[in-house]
Order: sequence, then structure tokens, then C-alpha cells
Amino acid sequence: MQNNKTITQVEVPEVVVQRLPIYVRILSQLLESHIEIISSHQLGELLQITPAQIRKDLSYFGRFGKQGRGYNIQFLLDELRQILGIDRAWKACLIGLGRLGRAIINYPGFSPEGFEIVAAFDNNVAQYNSNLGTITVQSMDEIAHTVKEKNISIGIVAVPSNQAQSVIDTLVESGITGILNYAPIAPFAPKHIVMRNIDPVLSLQSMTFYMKENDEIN
Amino acid sequence: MQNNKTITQVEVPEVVVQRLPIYVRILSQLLESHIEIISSHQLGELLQITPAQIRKDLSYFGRFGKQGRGYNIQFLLDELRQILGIDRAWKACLIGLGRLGRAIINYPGFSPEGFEIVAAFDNNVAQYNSNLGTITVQSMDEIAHTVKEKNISIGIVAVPSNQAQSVIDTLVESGITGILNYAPIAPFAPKHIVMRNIDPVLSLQSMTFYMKENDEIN
DNA sequence: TTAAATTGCCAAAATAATTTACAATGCAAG
DNA sequence: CTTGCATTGTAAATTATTTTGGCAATTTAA
Repeated sequence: MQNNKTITQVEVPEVVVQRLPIYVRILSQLLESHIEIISSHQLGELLQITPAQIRKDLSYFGRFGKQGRGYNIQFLLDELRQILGIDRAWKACLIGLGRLGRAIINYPGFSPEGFEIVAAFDNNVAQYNSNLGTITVQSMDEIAHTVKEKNISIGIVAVPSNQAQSVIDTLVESGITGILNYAPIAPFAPKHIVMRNIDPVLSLQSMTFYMKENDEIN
Repeated sequence: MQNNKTITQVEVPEVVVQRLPIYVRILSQLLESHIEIISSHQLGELLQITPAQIRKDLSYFGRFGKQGRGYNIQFLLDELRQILGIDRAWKACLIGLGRLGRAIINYPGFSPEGFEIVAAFDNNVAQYNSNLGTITVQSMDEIAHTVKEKNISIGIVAVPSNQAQSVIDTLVESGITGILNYAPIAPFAPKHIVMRNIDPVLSLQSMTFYMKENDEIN
């Protein structure tokens, strides 16, 4: 393991980065409820996190609050959005249009957050070309070309396990930098690629570890 | 934060528990390829983990290998499955049969791993009662009764955000001990409940934090 | 019988994450 | 304007986790 953080900047811990979107979500809700100011204590209450941790997390990026008062929610939100890079739109493509892929492409939660699926690929083009609104399904051969042409930066992988790694390889070669992988595999990609796995079976399997203990009481 | 691990046993770190299912998955694949023995070094290669970490992880639970030889895959698999509690079937129920819920109930990946959805609930019973095979959709009023009757231990939440917390509360009252939550909220539950969240938007939002930096080069 | 491979484990070191504590500041009330 | 309360930001201490190095014990294979 080489040290790649000698550059001056204090490295932001991964856990902190993962908490920021949660902060954003809660703050958005509060704003919708016409609340304008919140303290780290109140926010911690809502999130079941200590106030100190919230202040510490934020301190990696700057000073956003006012002593004696708390945080202006709108301001903090804008700052966090910028920090996360979600103050702008991101283009994504979807690979695989089986049951899962179709559920993903119809999921209404991505676009309000700025993630737009602008292309879809499946080798069974004809079968899936209906009901997809403005998007035309393309053959997987066209991934590289389309990704470059449309300047897509995120790939969403929803193909069967046995095809997933090769799709990922293709995406990487096409110049994509982020991959959201739904295939139940341990994917491999170069370090500059940001990978996130969505894997409900793994979640369940780590869940039962803790449940089995309780269960023995019954 | 109270110390709840003074009981004698060495607490198994959460990350370790989350790696075990990955070990199980890889080992299963190896077994299918008729490989019988593997060393921590080879396994580490496959998973991009150091051999020492794999040995350390396993050492929390016992001794499963042979010096000079490595691990018998079938044996290690059986042991890990038992440790995780996935050496038996778990009954789950699904709440919410919108697009997401229907994708979940049709997902073929749960049952081979021993997670069986044996009940489904939605307030719009009539609408969804077709195409669900053996499962009959019940009204949400019936959650508590059915969970107890069928001895269900896992709840899968796929209702809209605004209903999710109240569904979770109901599940908890019904005696469920594990919840797989697909609703994009920060759910609240008592500590004895094991909660896992599946939230692709949060994943994407923590992804762009790392992508935006690379992006500025373009 | 010997050499090579590999586990299990310990202890040490390094790294990371969380919590504590408090000075500094801002706000509100009088 | 002054006082007292609330709250941030952060340094330091603490706790937790991960990694590393090393080696005796054991197994296999030559």
C-alpha cells in the first residue's frame, strides 16, 4: 500500500463522505417544512448521531454555522451539495434491461437528484424498445461510442452476473469514471473508477449474523 | 454510548461480518469450478484483500485451515454459512407492491440463498393480486397478524417514503427483528432491530464526491 | 528426511474514527 | 450596553480498527 495522501490536504474519511448525502436529505426535508435554522444537537437527534460528530464532519470542509445559533439550512445545503458535486446534473447510462433494468429505468428517484439516464443498452434490442419514453435501447456494441458521444460519466450495471465483469471492463475502457453495480459479484476495476455495489442478498446475509443470536432465545 | 461489549467475548467488527458473505459467494463459485482447496493468498488475490486480513477475519470464529495446505473450500463454506446464520431458511414479507415491490418479489436471487418471501402487503390489494404466484396480497392491517402467524422474521420495506417509517414501526411491533429498507429515508428503529438500507441515490451522491475531482481535469 | 508452503496467532505499529472539552462567539432579554 | 445562555469549531484525548511483521507448528511433496 503506497501513501498517496502526502499532498498537503487532510484526507476526508470515507465514512464522512457517506454521511454527507444523509445530511443533505434531512436538511432538504427540514427546508420543505419551512425550518430555517438547526443546531448540531437537533440534527443529531434526527439522525441518531452525536452533535460532535456532525460538527466534526462539517469541519473537514469549512465553517458553516454560527455560534450560539446553529446552521442556516439553506446555506448549509447549498454548500454540501457543492462539496458532494450534486449541485449539477450527471449523465448516466443503463446496461441491461431485464426486470431489474426496467425497474431502474422507471425509478422516479434519480432525476430529481440530478442523475439522468440518457442511454440504455441491451443485446436484445428489439424486445425492450417499447415503454421507455425518449430513450432508445442500443446494442451493447455501441456502449463505447455512445458514452463518448454523449459524455456520459456514470454506468449503471444491471446485467446477469456472468456478463457483469465484461460490461464493467467495457465501461471503463469507454472512459466512464463511476459505476453503480447491481450484479451480485465482487467487481474488479482500476483504482480511479468509483464503484458502488447494490446487493440486497449481501445485506440480508450480514443481517442474519446478528439475528440468529436473538433467535436462539425463542 | 454505553459499552455493551464487556461480556467476555471479543466483539467481531462489523466490517468483518460484512466481508463474510463475500467470502461465501466467492467460495461457492470456486466450488462450482470444482476447486477444492484454496490458500489465503489465492483468496486474497481474487478479492483484492491481503492474505493476513483474511486469516485474521476467520480467526474471530475458529480455525478452518490446514498449515502448509490452505482451506478446504466445502468445509470453510459450511462453517461460514453457519456463522452467518444462512445455513437455514429465513422467512420474509414484502410491504409495498408498486414498481419496486414487484421487481423485488420477482427477483430470483433471494430464494436460492434461503430468503423466502412468504407474504406481501399493500393497501391497494385488488390491483396487485395477479401475477404473484402463490402469494396473496394482503391489506397492511394484517401485517401484525400474519407476521406472527407465519413466524416471519424479516420485513422488506418498499413503500413510498412518507409511509415507510410507519410501516417500520408496525413491523417492529409485530415482532420482526430484521428490516431491509428500500425507502429513501433515515429510518428509526430500536437497537435490537437489524436494519439494512438499499439506497441507490445515496450511493450515487457519495460517488460524485470522488468523481467531481477527476472531472475538473477535463 | 528435508525443504517449501501455509495456517493461526500474537504483538506492535499505523491509521482512522469518535468523543471530550472548552475558548470564542453570537443572540436575546432586560 | 451588559449579562447569561446557546452553540460552533477545533485541539487533544480516547477508542476502535486495520495492517504489518514475524514465527512456531504443521502439512505436503520430493
